[in-house]
Amino acid sequence: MKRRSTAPADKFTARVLTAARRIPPGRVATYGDVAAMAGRPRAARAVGNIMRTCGRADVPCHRVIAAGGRIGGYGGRETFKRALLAAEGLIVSGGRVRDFDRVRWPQRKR
DNA sequence: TAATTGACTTCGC
DNA sequence: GGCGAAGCCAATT
Repeated sequence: MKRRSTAPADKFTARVLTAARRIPPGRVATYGDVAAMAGRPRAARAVGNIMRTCGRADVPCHRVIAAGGRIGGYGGRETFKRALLAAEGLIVSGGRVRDFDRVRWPQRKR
């Protein structure tokens, strides 16, 4: 066994990508949620960076949005992201996802 | 290695 | 409802 106390960033990144991949079509998750799934509920910012650098088609980064159902960003192409979400069957209005609590994954109540 | 940046979140005014 | 500041984390330079 070896260092387990350290927080392997590589692992965290892999976890984030995996979590994003686990998002079923027609659903969306927030950066904070994905970060929480990866094991760092406060790494929402890091998740954003990871998504930006994900460079993987396996990861539907467009399904990951900001908190409150906001589109967040997409390399300056949030409009394109909105279109992708709409193609997933989601309804985006005013830069926010309609029925966000219904399409959110996982559905959790606060 | 250190410092800066950035697709975030939340509270306060 | 809009604006600002603080906190947290990873990637990049």
